[in-house]
Amino acid sequence: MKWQDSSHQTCSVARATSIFGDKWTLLVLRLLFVRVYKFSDIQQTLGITKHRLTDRLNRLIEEGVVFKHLYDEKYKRYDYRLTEKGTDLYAVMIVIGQWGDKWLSDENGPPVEYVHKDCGHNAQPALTCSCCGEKLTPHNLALSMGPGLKKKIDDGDISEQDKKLYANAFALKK
Amino acid sequence: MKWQDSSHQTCSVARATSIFGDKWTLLVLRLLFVRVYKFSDIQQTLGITKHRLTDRLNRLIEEGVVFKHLYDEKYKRYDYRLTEKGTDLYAVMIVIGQWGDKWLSDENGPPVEYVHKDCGHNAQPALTCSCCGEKLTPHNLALSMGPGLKKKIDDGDISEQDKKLYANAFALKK
DNA sequence: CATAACAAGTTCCATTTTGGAACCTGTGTA
DNA sequence: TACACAGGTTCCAAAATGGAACTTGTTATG
Repeated sequence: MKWQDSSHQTCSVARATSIFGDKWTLLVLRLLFVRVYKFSDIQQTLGITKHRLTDRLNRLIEEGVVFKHLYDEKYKRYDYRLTEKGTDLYAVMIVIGQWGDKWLSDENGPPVEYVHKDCGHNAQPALTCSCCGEKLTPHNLALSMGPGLKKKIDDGDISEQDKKLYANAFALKK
Repeated sequence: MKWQDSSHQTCSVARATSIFGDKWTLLVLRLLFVRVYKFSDIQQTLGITKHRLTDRLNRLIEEGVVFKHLYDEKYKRYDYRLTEKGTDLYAVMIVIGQWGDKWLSDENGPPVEYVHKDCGHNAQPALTCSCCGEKLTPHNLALSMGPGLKKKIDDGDISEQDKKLYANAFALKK
């Protein structure tokens, strides 16, 4: 079976990975976060071919994650910047980086550390409940049916397989 | 240039995406989080070919993210479970799912919602500072040099390009 | 005892995606 | 006029992927 168009997927993770679930896209986005905006800089930093980079950037533009930005009036040259949708991937970057820091660092420790400028402290970014501020784990966070899924079920617009899958996901205990 | 071996990358995001930065791996991991453990169930749910799935699961086992678990003594059958390293990808899943919920949902809204069992409320998982609990954004979180990078620089074990890149990343203001 | 069913793969080959190198285009500078 | 630079595009070979058929080990069924 072939890779599906994101809009046909029910699962948000599947939809999201259809945008950045490949070898390069997340790495490109990471560079945009650290202000490496220019085509040639991205290309050289990553060692990606021009062809591939053009491809990926165009996909990101199509998806509204990135936009072209005129950085040189005289030469009419454009670089690539994150839209609000793209900037909102910040948490994804941090969380992936953190996992890598923890589990993939060599004996010398992680390459970077995080500082929260407002409180001035070295911070471990953590996923917490917006309501009570407690740390979230697979054991204390549950999924429940959202309106998008409810609609699909009401309309019969969902496979038996997906139905079972979500029933399973919602039933998770402990 | 070809895809690099994770251990040769300085950046934790690059190391991490060398493990799950492809079409399928994150989707496989997501199923493991919702307790779809069996080879055949994963295969059918995702529509991935057996060949590919075998490949991905073996990679995940090699990387210590997943392990084989005997679920049927009689038939000597194994399924796949998350190790601690794999379970630690929970925040990654949630954050990606959340981004998809926000930006890729259709007009009917997100497929799922989140409930924090301890406080009983519908929760928006958020990335916060472990120290003061404030929400983290690209504007209030800074990167600083970690021991892994310091060692590499001291040893001269880093390219000029990476050096510039990190200098740039650390200099980010506002 | 033969046969079928099931889970978990493996093998083979055609298709698709990617990498690498060379070429193209528009603009300004020497 | 020639050259440099940024940002591509074109072309082809190499690598990754998909699809279908086959394999293996085990138990259930007639």
